[in-house]
Amino acid sequence: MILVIVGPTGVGKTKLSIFLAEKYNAEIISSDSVSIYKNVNIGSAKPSIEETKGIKHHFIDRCSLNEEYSVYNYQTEARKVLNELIDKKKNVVIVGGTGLYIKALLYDYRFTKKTKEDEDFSNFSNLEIKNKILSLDPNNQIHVNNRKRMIRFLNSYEEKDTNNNNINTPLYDFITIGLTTSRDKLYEIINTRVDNMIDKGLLEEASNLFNKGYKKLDYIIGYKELNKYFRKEITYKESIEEIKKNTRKYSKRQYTWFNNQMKDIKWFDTNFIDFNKTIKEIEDYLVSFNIK
RNA sequence: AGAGGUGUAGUGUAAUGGUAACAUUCGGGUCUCCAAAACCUUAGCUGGGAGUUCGAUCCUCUCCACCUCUG
Repeated sequence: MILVIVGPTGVGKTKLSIFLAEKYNAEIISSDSVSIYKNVNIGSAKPSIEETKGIKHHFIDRCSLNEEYSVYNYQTEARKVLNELIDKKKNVVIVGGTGLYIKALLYDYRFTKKTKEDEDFSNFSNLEIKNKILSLDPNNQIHVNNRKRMIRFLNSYEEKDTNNNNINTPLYDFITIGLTTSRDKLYEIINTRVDNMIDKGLLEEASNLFNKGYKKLDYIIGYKELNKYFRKEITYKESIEEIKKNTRKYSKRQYTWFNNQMKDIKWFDTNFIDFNKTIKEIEDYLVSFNIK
């Protein structure tokens, strides 16, 4: 049995996944592009050792912050782990907020294999790059301003898999559960969660990592804003507000992804006062699939 | 209470006696490897009233709100 748990940040996915993994004697595969890195513990809201209740968690602390790790690596490794667990007839709970990682793992999503060095486009304007693309692919839809995507396209064009039209075809049998809540409630939770992270020592954690100079941190919410504070670009208070704001925006994008890129999600409202009620609803739902 | 100043989008700021702008927030969206990323996009404003004027956000008066100083 493969159970997939999705939803925006802060709704209680981790808690639910551990409960269900314990109940169904499953191992957990995390689909989170940040907690896959070591040392970003508080800011990525990783479960503590006590919280994991001894359940095997894959892809948490998988690599170090100076390693390059992409969705392609994740897809390769996570499928391997997943296949092994299936062979062992082990139940699996896949949980995470990174939609692309989940989709790449479970659907027929194909990435191109790198065979040559990346070309340098720094001397080209966005429009010039776009025109290059159009000469190869007249119907290309990548927006002119999306330089990163355009360059990525050109650097992978030759190896492109032309049969890659199956990104919505699932490769496994799985049940997808979404946890959600009202927008207002979610924003409230995000705001207090950031404050809690600070209480738990996020500032110190971020400061230690900042001093080691990991570039990756400038891409991670909670660290990139504090880095700006450490560089004296903004005040401490401003950095906290930015963390909250960026987390809210992130959660919004997660909704967009899960609503539009993944089908067949059964959504449940999180009951924050009595989480057991949420769990009960989900258990009842799973019974309808003969999962007990 | 008196004197002065300021009122433009949720916020921060432009501009003009003739179609009110930029950033940002909010909302919506895109997605084949930095995805907690990158990018796109809808909407929204001249404090209220009166006057001058063909036409006022701009000039005048008044009310209201806020700020500073004096008491």
